[in-house]
Amino acid sequence: MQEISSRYNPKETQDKWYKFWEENGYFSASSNPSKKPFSIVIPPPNVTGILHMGHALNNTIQDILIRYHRMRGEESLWMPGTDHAGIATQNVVEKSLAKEGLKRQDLGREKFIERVWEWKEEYGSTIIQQLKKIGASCDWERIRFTMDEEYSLAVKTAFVKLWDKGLIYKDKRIINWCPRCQTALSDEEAPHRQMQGNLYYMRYPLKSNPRNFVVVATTRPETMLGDTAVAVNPKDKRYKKLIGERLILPLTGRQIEIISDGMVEAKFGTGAVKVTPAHDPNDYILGKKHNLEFINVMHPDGRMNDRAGDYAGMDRFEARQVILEDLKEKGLLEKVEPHDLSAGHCYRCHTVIEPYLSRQWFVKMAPLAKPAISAVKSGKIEFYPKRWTKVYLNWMENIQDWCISRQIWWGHRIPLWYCNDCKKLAIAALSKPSVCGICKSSNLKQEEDVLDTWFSSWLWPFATFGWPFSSEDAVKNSQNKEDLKYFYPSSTLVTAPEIIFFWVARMIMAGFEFMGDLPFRDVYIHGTVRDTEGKKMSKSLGNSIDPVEIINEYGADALRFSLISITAQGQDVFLSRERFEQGRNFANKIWNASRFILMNLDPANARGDLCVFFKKEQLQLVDRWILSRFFSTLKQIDNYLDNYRFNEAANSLYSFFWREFCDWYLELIKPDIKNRQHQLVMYKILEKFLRILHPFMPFVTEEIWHLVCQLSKAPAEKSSIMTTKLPHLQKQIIDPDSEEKMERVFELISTIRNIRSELEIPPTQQVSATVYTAKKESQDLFQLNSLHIKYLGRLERLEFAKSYRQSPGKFATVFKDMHIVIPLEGLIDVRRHKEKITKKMQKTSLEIKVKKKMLANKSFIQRAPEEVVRREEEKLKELTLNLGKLKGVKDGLS
RNA sequence: GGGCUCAUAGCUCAGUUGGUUAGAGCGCUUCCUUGACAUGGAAGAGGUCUCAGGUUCAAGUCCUGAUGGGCUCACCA
Repeated sequence: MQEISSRYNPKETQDKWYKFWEENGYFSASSNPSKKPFSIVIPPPNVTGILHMGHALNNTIQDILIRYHRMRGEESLWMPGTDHAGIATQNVVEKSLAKEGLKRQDLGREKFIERVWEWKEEYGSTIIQQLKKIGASCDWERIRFTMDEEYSLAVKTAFVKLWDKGLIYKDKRIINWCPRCQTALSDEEAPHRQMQGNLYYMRYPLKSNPRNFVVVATTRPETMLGDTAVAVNPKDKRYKKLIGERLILPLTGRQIEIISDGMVEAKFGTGAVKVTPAHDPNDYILGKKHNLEFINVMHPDGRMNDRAGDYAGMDRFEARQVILEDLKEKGLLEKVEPHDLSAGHCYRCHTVIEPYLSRQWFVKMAPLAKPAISAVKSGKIEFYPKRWTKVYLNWMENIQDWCISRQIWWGHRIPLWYCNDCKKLAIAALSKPSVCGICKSSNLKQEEDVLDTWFSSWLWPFATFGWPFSSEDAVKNSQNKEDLKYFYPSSTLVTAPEIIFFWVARMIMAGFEFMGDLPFRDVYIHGTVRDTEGKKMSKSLGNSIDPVEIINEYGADALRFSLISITAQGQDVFLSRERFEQGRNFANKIWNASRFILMNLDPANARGDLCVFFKKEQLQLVDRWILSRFFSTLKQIDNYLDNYRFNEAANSLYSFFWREFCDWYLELIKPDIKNRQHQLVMYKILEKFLRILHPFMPFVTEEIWHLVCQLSKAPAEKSSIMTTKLPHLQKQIIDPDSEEKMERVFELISTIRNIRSELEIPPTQQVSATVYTAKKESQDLFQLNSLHIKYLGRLERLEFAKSYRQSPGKFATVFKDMHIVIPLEGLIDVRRHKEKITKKMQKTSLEIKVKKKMLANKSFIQRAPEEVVRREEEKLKELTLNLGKLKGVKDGLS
């Protein structure tokens, strides 16, 4: 037999097996009516993406589900792809251009887009390669990109359909504007963040009496240049008389009016608020309501414009400082107070958002939200953990119209055409119309803006299948249609909480709108990966652990297993490097246990059907026990995975294999390892365990699978563990009686080991022991298993007797209803031993007291289930017996 | 301000519907290199389950409140 290393070396196996799987087409899936479908669409990572722990967790979960269902015999499709990530990608490419001293405008739109494509070709597959490293079994032949030609058609189609329904409109309003990226953003793309700022109290002189003024408080003094009113609450007595009066706006000399509106909070600041309708969403509302002028004082890049007078050309924050100085100089700055505020930040470049008045395209969301709300309310779509349902519904029920136009170049250009001649109409069409519908002019121009990236991602669950099937290839179309019909709706969506609004909610809306059906049934939201201090792992914080590094150092299986074993119920995951040792050690343990089995297994014994072989009483207790434990575990795994309880599944696999199979079973059978029964059982357990573990640790299981098959010469299984089925759950083998009995044997062994340890008996020294028990059943059990007890307890003799009689000089202890006596004349520290016994007696007495009290309670007897009462009674009996025995032992010592 | 979430061993966390002795990994102590594995084995120490009430025969688990973290949404300038 070939030498097998005593250490599992993941580096030697990972790439080899991944290639093997891919080349054999084990990942591919297509509609197959004879099987049940199972499908997942990957949350497409950005093309600019580099694998981080969040991806590793997200994709490990998906891979476990996919591999598990695949091995359950379901036609399992994991649809992969990447997202063109408009702003993010454009930013990356602009940065690389900047190194050449170029701006995108220097290249022009077309050339720039070409550059982005080039960039994508060169770097865009980095994350895909990394996904392969963690073992992701996606159907790579289907890989999609949200800017693919086919996919673009889906985007345009969706737009035109919404347009035709009247759900798309243009409006001039305050939107979130990123002055750095110079584009509009949706509300979701401009998350609010707490900031330390100031509240500046500024004096606005009254026109009627410039020595008097109204003081307004603001966090953004620079916007004062665009003020067109000051508003107060109509009920505010301080200002009642001043309503309708005019103020002189400092630094500009412009006159503005004092208006009143219920929106103004009298309690905040001074109760008088400056109104800047072009630079604040609330002020915008006031402006509309009171017919105020809208003065935009900023350029799109955040510099002040000509309307800002002397401050024109300054950056908004620079202008703030200068304005404050000027006001101060004029005695118009009353005071400055520290004030915490929250402001929107660009989710791509983190620049402070400017609420900015501009004309943008919007989607009316209320009609789309309707079916998406009821699908979740009715339970057709379920969130795991449940609590996200509320988050989702809350957002959905208060949904705002979606700003979908972006002033960037990289993305799906909005499929709208304007007539340069009559300028009357915008036409939405999949391709350029030949003439204007009104004036018949052919002088048409396409909208410059592109669509929000998420306007393409929300179509992902069906657009990836080729929807709307307008390809010229009829065969391809019909295959696509069939696949979509078969795999849609997908089974489970696995994603992170921060993406619920961006993507999950919108996919649900798009699913109903364009497919007339939900896009997926279950949504599993996993936690955020954090460092041990609770900070979110991110490159910018420098606290991230690179998954690829972990794969190199510990192995992909270790990465997967360690991640999954701490992913409880969608709780956040706190990670430190050491955490991956657990996974590495586990892989190594499996490796060595397999090695041990291979070294000791006679291949002839590996053949045979367990079911046929297993006739109830034929097998020894140990074998019945381990088989029962295996199938109990298997049953649990099914249950755990069906409920997305990944950590519990991982942990029960771990403890079954390590604690029960290795520490107990293999140790127990060592002296009798050539026994035919043991041989078959240990082989079968290993072989079955590998299969159930495979979804979690695909590489090490595949590697061992081949070693095992080689030895057992089972040719049918020679191909790949991936193509096998999960072990069939044989419920009749689950045997609580064996489990309970074996448990008692273990307890006895542990007690003996404990005694040895207490007495500091060297492991090499054999001793003899006598177990006194009045119960015949117990005696039989231990007698039957005395070989095991002797072996693991390192006993040369094990004897049984009925009634215990103290004999000085022997060590005695009480275990359950028994005495265990080890003769060790002269070696016992009587005093210490006595102390131990006393301590034990105290504990027992206390327990007895509690139980007695409990059983004396009439309500307990009346109301608790009979079974519980009986159990307590028995327990009390045992404890009392125990106490008596302990006392006997103690007395015998003196 | 609303909502969600967490508080359990030295650390990081499990603990499904309330019911024997509250678990794991890491860390710690003692012992062991015995032919699967020291990335290992055996034994052990360590917890008033944040606090205060309540429901119940019975609460780590359910309810209310408090305290302290975290997340998220929101138009107090």
